Amino acid sequence: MTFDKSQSAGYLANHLARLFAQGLHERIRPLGLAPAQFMTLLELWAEDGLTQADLVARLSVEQATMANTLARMERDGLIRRLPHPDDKRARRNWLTPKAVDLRAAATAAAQAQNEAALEGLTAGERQSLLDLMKRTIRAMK
Amino acid sequence: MTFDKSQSAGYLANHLARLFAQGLHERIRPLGLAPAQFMTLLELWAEDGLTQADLVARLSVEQATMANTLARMERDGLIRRLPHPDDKRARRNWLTPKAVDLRAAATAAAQAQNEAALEGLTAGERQSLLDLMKRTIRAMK
DNA sequence: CGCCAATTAATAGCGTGCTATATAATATGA
DNA sequence: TCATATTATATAGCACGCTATTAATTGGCG
Repeated sequence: MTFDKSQSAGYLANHLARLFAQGLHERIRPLGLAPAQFMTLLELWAEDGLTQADLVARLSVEQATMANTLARMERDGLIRRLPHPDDKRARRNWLTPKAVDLRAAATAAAQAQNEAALEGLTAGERQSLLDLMKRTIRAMK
Repeated sequence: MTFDKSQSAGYLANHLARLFAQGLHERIRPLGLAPAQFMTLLELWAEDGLTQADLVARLSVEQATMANTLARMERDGLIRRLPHPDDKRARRNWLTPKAVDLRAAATAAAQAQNEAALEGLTAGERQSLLDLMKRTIRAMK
């Protein structure tokens, strides 16, 4: 019994993340959104016109991953990518009115998913989980 | 400020799982393994000759996901898929000697990754994290 | 027995993550 | 200024997760 997956933080984190992603995806699919798009919209709702490099830094995904996500978002009419006035290499990413309008429904869906996941935990336990996950993330970063 | 991603369990779980997967992948890549292959090997090391349906049940992934993972494992010489004697629909998945031999090195790599992730946590905190993740998984399952 | 439902697996199509590489533009420094 | 390094983005190729569909076989039941 060298390795018990039900006692492995990595295994549990993988399973946990898959269940969160599935649940969120189901909830936001009716809005025409997918999880990575929602994550990206969160940043653009907070500050519109960010570059790809800005988003990479804020969301801690690789540049190539973000490039693909932004391409899908443009395809789906969520953003427009306009040339950066000061840097011909860069493009700034701007929300479409459609994407602006999705904010309330999408954040409500995400909150509902978090609530469903944490329903059996006390407020203290929820905070513990968040804190322990943050510390574990920091250790690997 | 309707949604703070650093206080969202779903966002943190996603980030945590990506860092675990990256770290594990780096460690087992020299062995010719990828994370889902390792997860599948864990089950086959415990009990060889399982069917695809058995593995789907034990690892909580979709059937199509497992079908693809097993195809890659066969391609990479980790398993052979032989007809089930009692059921012409099914195939039993058998470890190759190569896969048997990888057990010690691969489980050591996974344990090292878990240790690196949890290094800043006390034993009690580690157990809390595991327990809270398990309860959250159960709530979504 | 013969039909129908359930089961096992494969495949198509897509989203999201990664590494590695290429290209263009910009910044730096001799 | 010019060569070089750095930066911003795109693309290729792959792993792995999902849903939806299909094909073959098996099991049950009238």
